[in-house]
This record gives sequence, structure tokens and C-alpha cells, in this order.
Amino acid sequence: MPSPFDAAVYAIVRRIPRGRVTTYGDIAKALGRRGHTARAVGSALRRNPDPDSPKTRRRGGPSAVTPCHRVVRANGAIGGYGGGFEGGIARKIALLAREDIRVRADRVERFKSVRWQPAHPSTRRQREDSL
DNA sequence: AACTTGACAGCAG
DNA sequence: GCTGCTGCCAAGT
Repeated sequence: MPSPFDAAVYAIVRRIPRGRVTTYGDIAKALGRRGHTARAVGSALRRNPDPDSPKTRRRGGPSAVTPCHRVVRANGAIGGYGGGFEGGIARKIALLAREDIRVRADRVERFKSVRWQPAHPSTRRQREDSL
């Protein structure tokens, strides 16, 4: 059973549209936390119970999984994936490529334009998706 | 209960 | 661009 914190993180990750990415820090902000929280977000994703693997992927269902590969670093760097085992990052890159997001020299190309930001708690407006 | 570690961020040099 | 430091955290030892 994921902790409330983890569950909150997953809930946000599941809202990331296909073909877009967000950052650990953006998620932390959306949770109304600051400081070291971005690290905690990474820790939560590391425990992701439902990654976008062939086994867990649902056909047709939009975000039935927790697409943690769509979470990268604030500076556009790819970030981590899986326990950090060799090949984990490669999988993340492959999953992103499948959504037309290219990674070059450890950086997401056109990062600014594919970046998606969840709504900040103090902001009631929900038109976050078009940004 | 203290201390360490981690899929991080922002700001200063 | 980069490197180094500190930061309203959460889990694991």
C-alpha cells in the first residue's frame, strides 16, 4: 500500500499527458512542498507500483499506469529510472522516444515546449494542460 | 531517536 | 554552460 505521499505523487504523474514531461520539482510544488521534497518525489517514483511495462500497460486506457518515464529533471536532464540498474535509463529513453520525445546528450530536446506543469495548490485554475 | 541516503532544485560563484 | 552548497522531505539503518 503506497503511503499518502506516494499516492499523491502517483496521482499527479498519471495526469501527465502523453508526449509531455514534467519535473520532480514541479510535482513537489504541486504538493505544496519545497526544499528537499523533489528528492522525496524521486524516492516515491522509485517505488512505483505500476510502471509502464508491457505487462502493466492497458490497451485503450489513457493513463491506467503511472508513467514515471515522463518525469525528468528541472534542467532537462533525463534523471533516473528503475533502481538505477544499467539499462534502466535506456528504457526510459525508449519509452519517451515512443512518444516523440527525443533525448540528446542526456537532455530532453525542446524541453521547454514539451514541459507540462501540474496546477499549484494555491491556484484553483485547472487549465494546466494547454501550457 | 539520530543519522544517512536519494530517480532533486535553486542560487551563488 | 559548469560546479558546489544548502534546502519547510521521506525512507531506510
